[in-house]
Amino acid sequence: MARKKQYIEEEVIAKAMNLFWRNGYENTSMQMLEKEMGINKFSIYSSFGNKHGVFIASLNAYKVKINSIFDKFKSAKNGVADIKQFFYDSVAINDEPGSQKGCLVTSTYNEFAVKEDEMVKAEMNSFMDNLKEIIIEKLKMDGSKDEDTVLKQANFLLLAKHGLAAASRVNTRKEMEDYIEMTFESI
Amino acid sequence: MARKKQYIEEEVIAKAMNLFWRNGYENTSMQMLEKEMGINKFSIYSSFGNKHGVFIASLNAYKVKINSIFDKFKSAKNGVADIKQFFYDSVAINDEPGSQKGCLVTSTYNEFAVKEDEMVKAEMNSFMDNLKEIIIEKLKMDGSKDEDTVLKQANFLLLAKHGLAAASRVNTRKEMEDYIEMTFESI
DNA sequence: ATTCAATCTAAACAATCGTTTAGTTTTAGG
DNA sequence: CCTAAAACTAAACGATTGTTTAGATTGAAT
Repeated sequence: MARKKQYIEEEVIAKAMNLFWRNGYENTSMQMLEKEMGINKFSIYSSFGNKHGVFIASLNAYKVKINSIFDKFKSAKNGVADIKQFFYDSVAINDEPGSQKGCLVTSTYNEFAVKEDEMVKAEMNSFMDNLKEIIIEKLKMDGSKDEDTVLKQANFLLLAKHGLAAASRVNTRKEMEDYIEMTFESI
Repeated sequence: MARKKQYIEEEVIAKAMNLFWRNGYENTSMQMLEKEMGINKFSIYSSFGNKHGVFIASLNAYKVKINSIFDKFKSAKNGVADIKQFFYDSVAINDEPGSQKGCLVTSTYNEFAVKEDEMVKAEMNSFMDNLKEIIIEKLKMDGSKDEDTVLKQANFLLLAKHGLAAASRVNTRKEMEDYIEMTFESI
């Protein structure tokens, strides 16, 4: 009936994701996206609607990317040790070839904190809430902890994870790992 | 000989600082600065050169603003307790009237991590290095700690402070304080 | 082979970015 | 009071933002 697309949406979104991951939303322009994705603006708009659509698709691609770590974390059964392993896995991503520094979710969470974009905010909040629930679940595996302690420790770890992701943009792997070790000394 | 300035540079920079503190560098436009500072673009440029100049002046104003906390921290003589107090003082700033969320230095550190602006980067690095030295000094007051432990703990605390500042944009005061308490349990 | 809708290229859109400039108003010194 | 230099207003600058559109090209179905 008509011409075929000369690109695969998953492939070009993976490249867009890397750009957003490195530069954030506002500091990534359509011109940069055009160059990095390797397709024309028209194609970007016909596939994803607008810049915001490209970003949402990139966030989803990022979630898929980190899904293996997340699944491993969810299905683990050792309690606190699983959380620690999750932290290690999270910083290890940054050293994979082609990876950017930091965490797209955390960066987005920070960048959109002062914006009025309920869609992105809701997405980030659900992600954080989900992570918190898993952490609570693992903490409870140790038994012998009262509810207050569990919640306090969960908040602590969630914030530590947040800080770890933010700092991983500028700190070294070694510093990250030292940080993780000391974080879990108080759990 | 000529007309007098109808504004005080310190006053308008204080307003610019609040804007950068809230929105970051790129997400603050000259138009926003014009409105917030209450003076014309011409006046902004004649006083501070360009947008970058306004930002540098804002960073300096921020340093002055947090100087009282910093001086108190430097001159304290109790060791680890001083660091903890410094953390508490740092989060307390955010609840002062007219204050913005988070920390301008940390936000700037993160935003400029992927930029090529050696001037701002050098300024941020010197700030962080300075903070680290003070932390090391306080840690050594306790005596009985070997050099390696001190450095490891200093890195941990610096990263914790970084994370605390990043998270304070989206977390509550209570969560911050719980986090501080647990952070110092492992020191 | 012809048709026609989908995909491409490339140019242009209005709006905004940071910056400059021309022209008016103010004000202290001679 | 007049002069001249500094500070003001407001408009415009070229470049870039995100977005749209006109026209050429492609390719499966008739």
